[in-house]
Formats: sequence, C-alpha cells, structure tokens
Amino acid sequence: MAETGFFQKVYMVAEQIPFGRVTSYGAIAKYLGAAGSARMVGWAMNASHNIPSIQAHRVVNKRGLLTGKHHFDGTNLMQQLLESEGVKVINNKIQNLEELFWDPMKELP
DNA sequence: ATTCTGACGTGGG
DNA sequence: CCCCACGCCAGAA
Repeated sequence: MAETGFFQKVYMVAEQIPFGRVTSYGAIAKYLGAAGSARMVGWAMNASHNIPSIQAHRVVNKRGLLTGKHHFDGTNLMQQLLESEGVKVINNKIQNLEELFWDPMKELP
C-alpha cells in the first residue's frame, strides 16, 4: 500500500508526533518535499478531521502559535490538549518551543 | 475561466 | 521578539 498521496504522508507524520512534542507545518512540508507550500500541509490537516488518530493539536506554526485552534471543536480545546501534555501555552503561543520541537526530518528516516 | 481565501514561511524593518 | 508584504498550491464561489 505504498500510498504516496500528499495528505497520506501528512497523516503519517502527524500520527507519529510523540507525546508532549510539537512540530510545524513547514517542517512537515519540507519532509514531504513540498517546502514552501506549508499551506498545503494545513489543507491536508483540515481533511484529517476524518481521522481520530491525527494529533493536529501538536502541529503549530513555526512561531509556536496555535493558528489552527479555531478549527477545533471549542475555542481553547487545542491549548488545553497541549497543556494536558505538559506543553505550556501562553496567549495562544507555545513556550519552550525549541525544547518541544519535533523535526520529522531529524527524527524520521 | 477568474478571483479570493487559507491550520504557512521567509525576508526586511 | 513583533509587524508588514510577497509567494506557494489547491479548493470554493
């Protein structure tokens, strides 16, 4: 089942994000070879709503801002999930981002 | 077919 | 660090 679909890859990475860790759309995009098209990753994540295994709340923009929190069920659901994992979020922004950052290019083969 | 928007990134100030 | 402007590709009206 070598599905090379774009969102398929995004799902694969999103599901592999470790607990208490976060990554950026651009990092995933680059890992997929679509560097510069980070928006497409966000678009793929939007379609990931059908997959409960996707940890979309662990995916933020490079600044650590929870840009996609508006797409979750509630308004602060994303932040609560992150804080529940030990990630400190202040003003929709992840603190200690450099420490929590998980780079698929570096962690995944 | 055209136009705008969008879960972004980068460069410059 | 923050703010502004441009570029990326796909989808919706």
